[in-house]
Amino acid sequence: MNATATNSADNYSISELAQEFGITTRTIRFYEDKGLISPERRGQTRVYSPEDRVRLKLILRGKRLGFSLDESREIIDMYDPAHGNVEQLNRLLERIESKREQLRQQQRDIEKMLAQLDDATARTQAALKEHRN
Amino acid sequence: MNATATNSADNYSISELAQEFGITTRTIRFYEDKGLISPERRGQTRVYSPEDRVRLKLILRGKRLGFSLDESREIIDMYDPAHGNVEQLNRLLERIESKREQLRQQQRDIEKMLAQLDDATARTQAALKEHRN
DNA sequence: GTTGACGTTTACGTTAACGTAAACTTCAAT
DNA sequence: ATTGAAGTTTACGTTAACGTAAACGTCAAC
Repeated sequence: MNATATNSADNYSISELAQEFGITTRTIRFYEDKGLISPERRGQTRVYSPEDRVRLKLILRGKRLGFSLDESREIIDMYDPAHGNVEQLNRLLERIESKREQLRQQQRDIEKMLAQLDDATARTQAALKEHRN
Repeated sequence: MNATATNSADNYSISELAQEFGITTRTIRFYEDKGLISPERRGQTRVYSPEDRVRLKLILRGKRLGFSLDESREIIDMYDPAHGNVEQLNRLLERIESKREQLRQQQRDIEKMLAQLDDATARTQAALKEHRN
């Protein structure tokens, strides 16, 4: 046990992340292949930083919302406006607003679907009461 | 022009629905193939009722939320508790509640992502102000 | 009577997002 | 020295959700 350990403390192995998020290592490597994560390497081995972990979290959040990996990448990249020139920044603002609109549409869709499920519950319970005869 | 027209008034052709919802006829036929819609036939030709149209609407709503066609079919079928026996009805109630939970998770995901987009907007606008020097 | 516009079936092609398997390395432990 | 757990690359396989194209029927319009 050295004072300056080889692992910089708050790093993760690929299997640690896989287990934490309930996915396979294959999936994580696939995301790297698609350019969504870029972990460091200790020799051959991948070493994931807390930032990498956050990116993974964002990808999975996107997945739960039905986003493609390309869409998730886009959204993640929006958080970093290092993309210099003014025109690009303005287009970025538009794309952000567009995504916001899409999310608001999803909110409306969820509301309607939840109402539909309330209906379904009521109908099913009614059918159950029917059965008590 | 006969008084009792061949088309029962409020029915739709496949291309009408396709245009209304911005999808292709191929897509609609595909949904039928997967058992999501079952339009009537006037000879060979498909004739869609208002109920068919509603089902289509629900499918597309599911799509916007990232649901697979199988999931959408499940949700749609939840609305009709014709599935007799008590045990099945109880399992149905569980599946409904499960879906509700999933939708609530999506709501949380959307909230976080919207907050993230607010951040992104602020950062981008800051980057733009930087550019005015 | 042929030309469109619209419909049909059948079938092969395509893309995304991984799964699965093979073949290999590294390293700590027995 | 070998085993076992975890890592790696390479590559072929799979499923969902359509796209695309071919080949054909139908019917009102010119």
